[in-house]
This record gives sequence, C-alpha cells and structure tokens, in this order.
Amino acid sequence: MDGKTLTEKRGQNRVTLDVVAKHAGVSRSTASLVVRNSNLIAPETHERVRASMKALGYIYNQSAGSLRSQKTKTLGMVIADVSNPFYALLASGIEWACHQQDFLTIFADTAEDGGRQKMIIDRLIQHNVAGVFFCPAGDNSADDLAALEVAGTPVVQIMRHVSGQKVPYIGPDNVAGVQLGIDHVVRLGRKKLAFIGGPAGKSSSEERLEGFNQGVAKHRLRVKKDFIKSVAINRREAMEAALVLLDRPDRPDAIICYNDLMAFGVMLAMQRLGLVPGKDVALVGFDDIPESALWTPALTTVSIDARNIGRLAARVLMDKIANPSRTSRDIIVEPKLMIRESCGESFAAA
Amino acid sequence: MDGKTLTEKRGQNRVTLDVVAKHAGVSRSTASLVVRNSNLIAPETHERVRASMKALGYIYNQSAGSLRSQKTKTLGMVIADVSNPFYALLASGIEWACHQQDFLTIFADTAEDGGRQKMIIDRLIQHNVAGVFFCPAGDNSADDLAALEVAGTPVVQIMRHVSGQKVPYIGPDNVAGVQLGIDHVVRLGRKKLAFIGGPAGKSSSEERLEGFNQGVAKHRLRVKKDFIKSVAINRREAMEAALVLLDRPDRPDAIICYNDLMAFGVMLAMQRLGLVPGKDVALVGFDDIPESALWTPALTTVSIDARNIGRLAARVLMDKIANPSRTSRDIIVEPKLMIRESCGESFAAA
DNA sequence: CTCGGTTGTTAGATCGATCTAATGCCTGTG
DNA sequence: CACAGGCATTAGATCGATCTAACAACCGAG
Repeated sequence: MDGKTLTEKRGQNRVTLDVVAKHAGVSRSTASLVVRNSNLIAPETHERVRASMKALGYIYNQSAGSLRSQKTKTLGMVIADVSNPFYALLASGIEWACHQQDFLTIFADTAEDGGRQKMIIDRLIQHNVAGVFFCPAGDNSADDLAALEVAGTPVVQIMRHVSGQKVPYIGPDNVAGVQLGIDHVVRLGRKKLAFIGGPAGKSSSEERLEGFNQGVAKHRLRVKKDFIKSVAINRREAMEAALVLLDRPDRPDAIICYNDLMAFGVMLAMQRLGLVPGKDVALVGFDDIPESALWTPALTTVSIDARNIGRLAARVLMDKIANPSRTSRDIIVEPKLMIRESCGESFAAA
Repeated sequence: MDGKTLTEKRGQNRVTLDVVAKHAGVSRSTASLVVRNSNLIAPETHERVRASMKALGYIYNQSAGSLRSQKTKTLGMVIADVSNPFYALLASGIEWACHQQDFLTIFADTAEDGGRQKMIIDRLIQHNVAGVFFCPAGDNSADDLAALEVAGTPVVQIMRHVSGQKVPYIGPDNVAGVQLGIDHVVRLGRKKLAFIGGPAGKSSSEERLEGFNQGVAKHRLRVKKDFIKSVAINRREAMEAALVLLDRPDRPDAIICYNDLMAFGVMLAMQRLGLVPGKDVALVGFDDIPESALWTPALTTVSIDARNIGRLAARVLMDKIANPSRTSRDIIVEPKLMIRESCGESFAAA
C-alpha cells in the first residue's frame, strides 16, 4: 500500500526538468534557464514553462544542481552554545538574513567541544556549503579554518576569532566594552573591582580580560591577584566563583562579568549570602540579553546587538561568496552601556 | 591570483572516488563500498583504500551521493521562535541527537509566519531532506504537511500539531500540565483564578486553555469571562494583559500562564503595580526554562524537559526514516510541577 | 544580397557518486 | 570431477540538473 505510493512518487515517472521541457515544448536547457530566472529567455516562453512546472508539480532537485554547478545555496552556522540566549539571538539574526537572500542554513552546536567541531566542519565541507559562519571553540580551531580554506569555502568568524588568520571577523569591541563598565562603576565611587572572566584561549575571554586590565590601569586602581577569576562560561561556575569572592572580609565592591549569564550567577550567589546587588556590590554584565532588563534588580550591562551582528556577518559572508577574490575587512561593533539598577547610585567606600 | 588557486582546487585534478580507486588499485565500486563502510569488503582492501583516501585528501561529495541514491543525511528543523529559550533548548536537543546519528540539521525559524513557513518547507523538499521536525505555525500548516507528504518526506510534529493528521506528534500533555498548576494553587487556598493564554488556532494554546477549563471545573470554581485572556506568545503582551487584569478591585488571586516567558511578563506587571508574586497573587508558568528557577521569586512552573522532547522526537523521526511503512505513535510526555516560590504558602482569601 | 550582430534556443557532454547484475575465485560435497 | 554457493570485486548504466559552444532566425547596414 505504502510501497505502491512510494514507487509512484520515487519511481520512473518522476517529474524532472526533462518532463517539464517536453510538456512545454522546449528543450531541457531552456527549462533550466527558466528555473534560474535567466533573462535570456523570452517572457512568453518563461510563462509557458512556469505553467508546465506548476501543472506537473515539478520539484527542483537541489542535489543534481549542486553536483553540476559545484555550488549550493546552503550555509553552515557553527556556534558554541545555543542554550545561551545571546547565541540563540545571534543564530536567529543570521538565519533571518540568510533566508532573505534565499539561503538555507545548516546549524550546529559544538557545545564548546573541539572534537565535535572538527567533525561538523568536515561534514559541512562534504556538503559543499557555500560558506560558513564560525564561532570558534576549542584549541585547534585554526586547523578547522585551514580545512575550510583548502576546500575553498568562504568563512566569517563571529564573536570570537583565532589569531593570525586572514578570515574576517565580526564581533564587538570587547576591550572597549568592558572599559565602559569599569568607567561607570568607578564614577559611582567603587574602588575594589573584581573580574569573573571566561576560560583562557578564547579571544573573547582574553579581550575582555584585557579590557579589565586596561580599565583598572587607567583609573590607577590596584586589583588583588585573586580578584580575577577565569571559569567556564555558565551560570553555575560564575556563582561558585562569586561565592568564594564575596564570602571574605575584603570582598570586592564591584564585579565585572564576562557575560550576562555569569552575572546572573553572581546575583544568585549574592542572594544566597544576603547581599544586595547595586548596594553592597555593583555588578556589570556583557551581551545585554533580553532577560537582563527584567531581573530584579535590572542588570547594568554592555550591550551588543546580537541580531545586528548576525545581520552584519551575513552581509560580509554573502559578499565573500559573491566575489571571493575581494578581501573583506573585519567589522568591530561599538558596544554601549545600558545603565540599569545593578550598580546602584553613587557609593562611598567603607 | 586567487583564480589560480581556485582552478587548482576546483579544476581537473579534483580528488574523486575514481582517483582514490586508481591509487589503491581497486575499482570505483569498491572504493564506494569502502566509503560506506560496507562489510562486503575485505578488511585488507578496506584499509588500503582508506589509506589512499587519506593520502590524497579525498573529500566525499554529498551532492553526487544524494543525486544517485535519492537520500540525504540531512534533516530539517522548522521552529516557531528560537529567541524563546525553550525552543533554543529544544533545538539543541534535536541537533545533538541528530549529530549522534550522523545527520546534519537545517535549521529555520518561521517567526510564527505562515508564508515564511511555506517557503522554508518548499526549500527543504527541494533539498531532499531525509525528514523534518515540524513545529507548526500559521493557519495553513496542514497544506505544508500535505506538501511534505506528497514528497514522501517523513515528518514529526513537535510541541504543536495540526489536527486530523496521521503525522506523529511529540509533546507534553498540555491539559494535564495546566491542571497540575491549578491543583496546586487551589490546594493553597486560591480561588479567583485567571488564565493568560496563547493565540487561538495553535494546538498548544487550545490544549492549555482546555486544561484550565477542566481544572477549574474539577474544583467547581467560577471564573469570570474576562479573566481568560488570549494574547501573542511574548513577554510584552502578557505584561499588558496582566496590567489590565491586576489593576482592578476584583483582581484574581492566581494567574496561570501559557508559558514561563509570559509569566515573567506578569511578574513585571506586578512589580510595576507594587504587587508581590506568591503573596498577593500566585503565579504558575509552563516549560520550566532555566531562568525560571533563578528569578526572584523563583517561578513555580510546569516542567517539560525540552532536551528530552528533542531527543524523543529525533528517535521517532530516525525510526520513521529507517522504515517508512511502520506507523509510529504519538508520544505524550507527562509534565511535572516544579514547586518554587511564586505561589507562596497557603493562603486565606480576603 | 550578403554580412555582422543580437536574441532566443538547443544538443550533448558533464558533475561524482551509487546501483544492478554479473564476474571470477575458492571451498566443500556428492 | 562437476557443481552449488558464498565471498570479494567490478563494469557500465544511471540519478537530474548545468555548462559549453553552437545554431537558427531576424534585423538593419553596407
């Protein structure tokens, strides 16, 4: 029963371009040009072929097309962790922009795992994707970029980048972003700053740490060595780090966090210790995910528009695909500080 | 300059199976069987061919393979809105499970837009995806399902389903879930319940509303007609609905929400009105996204493990792909109530 | 009346894998 | 010694589009 239906559909009488062409009384070549909306075709012919396609229920066969043309309208999107709302937004921005340009996106979450990432990149290459959005995770991302280079696949890096590569990068100015936060808390009178950063080896971690160091240097503040933490990028580890940091007499009066998720972790720690964000300790995040505005107290954070970065990255990648020879430049997006409640009002140190 | 590199890569001397076969001293057919890890091949031959592939830097050409076999190792994932953390988690669960089985997933966000959804489905069919995860949005989703049916593409519906279809559905027991919440607030002494639901026409909206109606009926509670709202699925609209609902003398003493996101919107409204969740009004969400446990007060909500649903859906779809004739049944996941703070302790009505 | 040029169309080769059906080889058995 | 049957391998057709290079028809200019 089902077998019959299947042979009917997958069997001999599949509607191919040949069938359409015959039905419309033209050659297969002509029909092919019609599919691709070529302007070589007379409008009258175009209409006739399109009508036949509709009448016969023609379905374009992507695989056949890509085999011959060595091209696909498919992009890869390799992202570290979609369960982070920031990346979800980024992914959504990218997908939106690609859809506008009639591209499909193959989505993959590396879960910050280098081995997984390598497998994914390989499969994307086999799939002959037209380009890849790449948010590198793991230590040997350079090898993966090299593999893409060999395959001749255009790539843009988003949010993170591996050093010494000529692959364009679209992301925020991390150094400047963190400094905005520091300027703010210092202006409010905070002096004992701490930083809960991401793991070493990621460009974003290192740049944000650099921003912290430059920021405190600018204000001639002394920072205790163990006030600078480096943990995995999630709420839990940030909370644990904060518990250690805050449960000591000489605790910091301001904490700058790698991102909002981790700032939430710190808030949890404070709550547990009976401390009030914005009063006992000022707190600054990074990313400005939608939740940040809604927590109590609302999180003061460095805002970088995820959807916008996605859109920009898509534009650069499309451009690279359209003309691969042109060298494209990085885009560094200027962040801005969203001042809300988690740093409180001006503060006189004890 | 780049042109040269390109012809080098894309030119005549591309490494195809033929080249590998010649290098290893076997036929192309044999090499093909090796790629597919067939057990027809002698282990010794297998090794030799694999060595040649490595030596020559062979890259499998997916398009060629799929053209001939009419099969891909690619799945489509059509989701309503990834900016909702719940769907992000669901997507991540699906992607994870698919990756295990060596499938790639093409991801698309319909943004609850029926027209967009239709385009996406068409493109997925052209792409000859092996199967589709489908979370229907828009009114004419039935047509889209029909298109997939005609193309012979296996589908599973997730979280929502269109009625009168034999396409398997994987999702939570919405009716029972909402009732769990109602039982809880009633047990605590709440009597004036309100419901802020999603838009009509979505199965999930209607089932959760049904759950509400059954729940209040069971406890013989009378619910004012305008205590039942139906708004778009986002924080803002929920907040606006709640403002109206709470800013009246006969305000409800408990609000059941379509999902957590909307419950957060209600919390915002309460905050604005100087009301305290769990004290003035009990609040119940749905989904149990990670944020729910972390807000203050922590949200009492109906938990359905998104990653788990993703995994289950993946299993069902894989199964359907493996043997399309077998009819697969729906999977209804039993939700459970996570009791936290937003409903407070027992309550004596005024 | 022929020629260059434009416009629309086309035949046939081609992309790189998989599939079908057949082959040679070996071993054990009647 | 012939033959059935399993094992490993293979030749050649095939999937359905695109590409190349050429062709027919027509027009206006010399």
